[in-house]
Amino acid sequence: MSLNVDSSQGFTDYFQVNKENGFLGLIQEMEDHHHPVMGGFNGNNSNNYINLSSQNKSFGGSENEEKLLGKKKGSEKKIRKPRYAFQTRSRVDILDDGYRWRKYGQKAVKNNKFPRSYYRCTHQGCNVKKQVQRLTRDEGIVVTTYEGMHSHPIEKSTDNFEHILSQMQIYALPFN
DNA sequence: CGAGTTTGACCAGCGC
DNA sequence: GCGCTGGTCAAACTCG
Repeated sequence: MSLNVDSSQGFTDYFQVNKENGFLGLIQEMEDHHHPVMGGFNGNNSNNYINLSSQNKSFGGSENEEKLLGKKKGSEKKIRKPRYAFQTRSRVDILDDGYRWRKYGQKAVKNNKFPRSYYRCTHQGCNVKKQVQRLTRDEGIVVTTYEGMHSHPIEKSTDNFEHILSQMQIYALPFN
């Protein structure tokens, strides 16, 4: 999708419900236990709630993004980057946040009839990832989970979206 | 032709 | 050790 002034309409489409309760929550994933990020959602997602799990040892902003998963870095333990999940009420799966993403995978997840999609930021050197998943319980809700931080400016000029995004960052920042 | 998507295979971690 | 599950890779494919 594109975010020109013209198409900013589709955009408000994403967020219009925000005024009410479109923005349903933000969580930081717990990671010591293999804790599925969605786990907390299924049970208790009533409307406006913000569920924050705390955790986090080092935040690998851009450093060990390399390959924590693979067998890289002999000395490196297994440091998982924290992930930030947004629940958004939207009919569209792909919330365009101004960055350009390349899809690199899609998996069916257990207890969920909708697949989860995996995206990576296409900006060179930026390894930010996100996954997008719709909840079975309430298919009006889309959960977007971000992993890592962008080390580059936004790639689209999205006048008023930038504003919205900056507001989202207000929520996200305290957990960095 | 390049950038992005699709999709099955592969791999690693975890619980049993 | 085995099987399940989530996450990633990569070749083939699509689309502008």
